[in-house]
Amino acid sequence: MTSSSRAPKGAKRRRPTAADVAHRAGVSRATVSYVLNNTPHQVIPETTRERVRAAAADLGYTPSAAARALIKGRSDVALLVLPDWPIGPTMGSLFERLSYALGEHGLTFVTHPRAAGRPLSDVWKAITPAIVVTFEDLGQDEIDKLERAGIDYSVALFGDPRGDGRVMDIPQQQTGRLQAEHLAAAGHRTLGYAWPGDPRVSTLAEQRLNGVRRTCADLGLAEPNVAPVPLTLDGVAQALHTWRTASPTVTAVCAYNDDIALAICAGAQRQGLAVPHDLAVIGVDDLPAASVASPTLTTVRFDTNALADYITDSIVRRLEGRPAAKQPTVVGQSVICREST
Amino acid sequence: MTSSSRAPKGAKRRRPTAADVAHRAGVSRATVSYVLNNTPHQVIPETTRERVRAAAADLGYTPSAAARALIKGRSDVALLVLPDWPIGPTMGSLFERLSYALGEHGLTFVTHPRAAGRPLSDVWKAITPAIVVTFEDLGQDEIDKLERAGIDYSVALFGDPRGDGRVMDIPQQQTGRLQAEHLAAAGHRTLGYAWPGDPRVSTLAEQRLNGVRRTCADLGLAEPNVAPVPLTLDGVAQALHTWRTASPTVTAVCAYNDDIALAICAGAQRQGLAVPHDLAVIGVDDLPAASVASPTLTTVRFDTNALADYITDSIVRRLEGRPAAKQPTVVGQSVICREST
DNA sequence: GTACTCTACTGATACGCGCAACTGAAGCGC
DNA sequence: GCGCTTCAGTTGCGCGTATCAGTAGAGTAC
Repeated sequence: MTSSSRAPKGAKRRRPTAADVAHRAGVSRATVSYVLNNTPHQVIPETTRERVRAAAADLGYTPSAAARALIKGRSDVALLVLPDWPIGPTMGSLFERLSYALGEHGLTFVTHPRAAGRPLSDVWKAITPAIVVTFEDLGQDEIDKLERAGIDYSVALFGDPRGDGRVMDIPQQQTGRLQAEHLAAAGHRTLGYAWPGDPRVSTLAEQRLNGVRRTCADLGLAEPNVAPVPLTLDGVAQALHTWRTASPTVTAVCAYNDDIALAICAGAQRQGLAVPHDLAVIGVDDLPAASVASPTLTTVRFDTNALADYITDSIVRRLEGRPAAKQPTVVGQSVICREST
Repeated sequence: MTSSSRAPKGAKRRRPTAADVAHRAGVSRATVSYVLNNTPHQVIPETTRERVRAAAADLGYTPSAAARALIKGRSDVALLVLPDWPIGPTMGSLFERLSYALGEHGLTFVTHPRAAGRPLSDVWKAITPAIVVTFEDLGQDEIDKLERAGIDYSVALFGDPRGDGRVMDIPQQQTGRLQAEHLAAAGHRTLGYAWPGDPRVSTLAEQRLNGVRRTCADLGLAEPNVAPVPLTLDGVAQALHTWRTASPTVTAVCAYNDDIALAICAGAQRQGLAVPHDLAVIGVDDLPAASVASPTLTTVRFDTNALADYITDSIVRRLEGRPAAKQPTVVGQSVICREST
């Protein structure tokens, strides 16, 4: 009579616990736990199981994540720490799929925009995730700190793979390679590379540029002519000037991303240059604006679903102690060919 | 002798607990708790406090969030459930500031991209946040479920304010108003409204459009000519046709956002129309591409910092049981005037 | 009838922490 | 010497769950 049934008016109705379910089903808390968790090697007849499940459903019982985390030492959360550079729609849909795919494995996916001046450790304190995923590789002592805090694994999405499965092998070089191959196939022999003005993304840009460089070397083209392109009218004009006055003249540009590619297209128009006739441009990301720009923008699109599934697989393998998956040869990305090339 | 001191080689080193700190400092666990939490009304001399703090630092002690959450019934996490529509850089920087500002109040901010087919409740189970923030208003029974799960408060960022502080008063009408006023000030008498093709954002679009409508009425202009603008070449061309053939002809367009505004500019150019001479265009968001497009795009920019601070204040007030803050008259947003108008 | 096994559970403990209640000693007024 | 207060802590409970170790009872073996 002390329990549930209907809390007295005014009093906060407590959420039901396993004990409430046990009481209602006429069994012990242990049995409830065994039934609801399908604990193996426990002999419990189906009738009892039914009774427990019914009681749980009646009460709207939901196990307390906090209590579970307390026992297990970690919660069922996968924490992605966002980088300080702006994330666009591509990342957005990657996260969406990650959320789904990790959910299928019983993990809850959350992201945390890292606030400047706050140590990363403050975040684990509040979440105790099963795994921490970052964009760039954490230093060894950060990883040590994580382990000391009881979080075993961390994974970086981008960075130089270290072979220990700690850094995911997402081939940004491949992105640059696709750009360069596409332009080379269209007959361009002298490529430019539009380097982002934002220094925060230079890690990524470096990798993509390397892909372009290698491809140029492989195909016998000249080194790509790298020019920084800040997102200002002047910045774009300068870069265009660099490419147009180079000798031999740059006839096609690989841009770090679509924002920069679009800026170059617009800048070219301003100077009376025709895209793609005077200058071909290829971006990365397939932003919404890319398909309706004038001219429409050729770009490299990531298969975010495939990417998310690959990342999920890696994460789950880590957590289960299985060896890292063999990297698929090409993590889905492809050239969307439009008017700008 | 059973405890700590140095785990045998091979064994996982357990993370230090308050008991370890207590042992090292030569006090009881309770004292450790009192010292580290600065619990008021506890008389503990500074020397002892120092000893405890030193021991904690030596061991690298970090309190277990799980245990704390278990006692308090909620964690110190503010959970933002992302909408299913794509989020852009504006939201990104809003989140960044939210993370910082909430952090100042001891809350950890995380976002969860909602995965289709998974009930929202699965997420609370795994996080037990102090507060759940959504973009659109949850239904009453979802809110009830939340409360039954022990989470007292939820807040929606956008939606019709209900006066109970449950829905934040972020004036999207104001956005439309600023757009319309800007165009009217430039002498335009017949406005168009570019309605987003994506139905998922219609709640927001509705509010912004209402702002435009009211402003037109206030200023004695005709009703805005609303045309849907899907992000395809055809879609844009159709909308332009609608506006150009209307009588009187539409001379300026308020777009739901910059993506659509840029698409309209590009589409106009394709048809040989001059922007802003034949058609003025104003967007919302100030995307990176807006400042370097051709022509550069006039747009409404949100002051994400001010917005984040307002949201933070509201959340903290809710959690502390203080009344909702008076809505600032204008939550920072302003027109960035460029070439397209 | 005893010894053993198997079924179907239950009891108790531990996880790490916060907090209420208690204690032992010192200080103080008279 | 007594009662009272303040100091400086400690003991112990409870949050909700997972899980190990146990156990009453039924069934079988001989």
